[in-house]
Amino acid sequence: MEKYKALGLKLTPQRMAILNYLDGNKEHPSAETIFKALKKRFPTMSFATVYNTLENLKKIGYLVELNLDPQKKHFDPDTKPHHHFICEKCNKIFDIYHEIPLPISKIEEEGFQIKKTHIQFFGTCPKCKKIS
Amino acid sequence: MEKYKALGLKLTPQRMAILNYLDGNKEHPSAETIFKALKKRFPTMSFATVYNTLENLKKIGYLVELNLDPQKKHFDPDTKPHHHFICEKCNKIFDIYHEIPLPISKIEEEGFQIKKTHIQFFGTCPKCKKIS
DNA sequence: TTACTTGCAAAAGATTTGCAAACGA
DNA sequence: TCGTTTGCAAATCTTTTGCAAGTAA
Repeated sequence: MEKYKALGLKLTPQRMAILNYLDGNKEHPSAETIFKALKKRFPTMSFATVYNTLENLKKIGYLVELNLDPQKKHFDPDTKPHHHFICEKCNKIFDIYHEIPLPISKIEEEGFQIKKTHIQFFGTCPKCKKIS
Repeated sequence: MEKYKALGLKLTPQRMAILNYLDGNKEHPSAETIFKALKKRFPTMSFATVYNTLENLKKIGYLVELNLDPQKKHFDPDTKPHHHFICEKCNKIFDIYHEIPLPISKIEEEGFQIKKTHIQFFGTCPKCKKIS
């Protein structure tokens, strides 16, 4: 909230609702999911506001945009570096918190400057594995 | 080509043009890039055919769909496992061929079944690093 | 010949934008 | 009050789809 104000951004009920919805959320929701969830309590809430707010939150580093699903963007309020597992059966996204050593220096020797790394694991999640 | 026929798919001039365009291509083109490049030689080529063909090529394992750019899909005819570096300045996609050991077994112990992994590196490419 | 493909245009789905009215500071 | 934000609708962009006409085998 303070970060928001520090940027000269106003703290509106809609923004607080979105912040609340995302706080501690491990579901990696899409804009649509967020919109639908909040539409109930804020019947006039519009997509524009959701996208606008998500964009602002991304800018101030409050959330990360995930590019795991070719269909739509997902959002993750957990900004600590971690990786993701995408279940090809149920399409759910899971957090992978293992610290995984990567040969950054080897790649940087080739002239690349690495700011961020992200590992995508694809496969079947524990629940779907049991069912099949 | 044989794979195409083996699937009961016809080898049309459009499909051959797309196969030719992709063969050895390291540019990770998008559907639009492919379409525009081929439109010159095949003025009647349509987006539908490009998407249709890319979908077929994906199914027979001739190419891989890359999900690196939130704006659009990119396609990679190199189906050997490798990773990618995305330059945040010029947005070009580079191949990273290092074999990188990942703690698959640790994650699988948690019940996940991993079929594929892909590492995304974000940062500045050698060329853009020099300029800035 | 015949089933698969193409090309067109329209549709669909996600995201963005313009702008007047509403509102937080 | 004043500048930012909201909500609506329209616009945009990528990708998909329906279907009649065309074509590889």
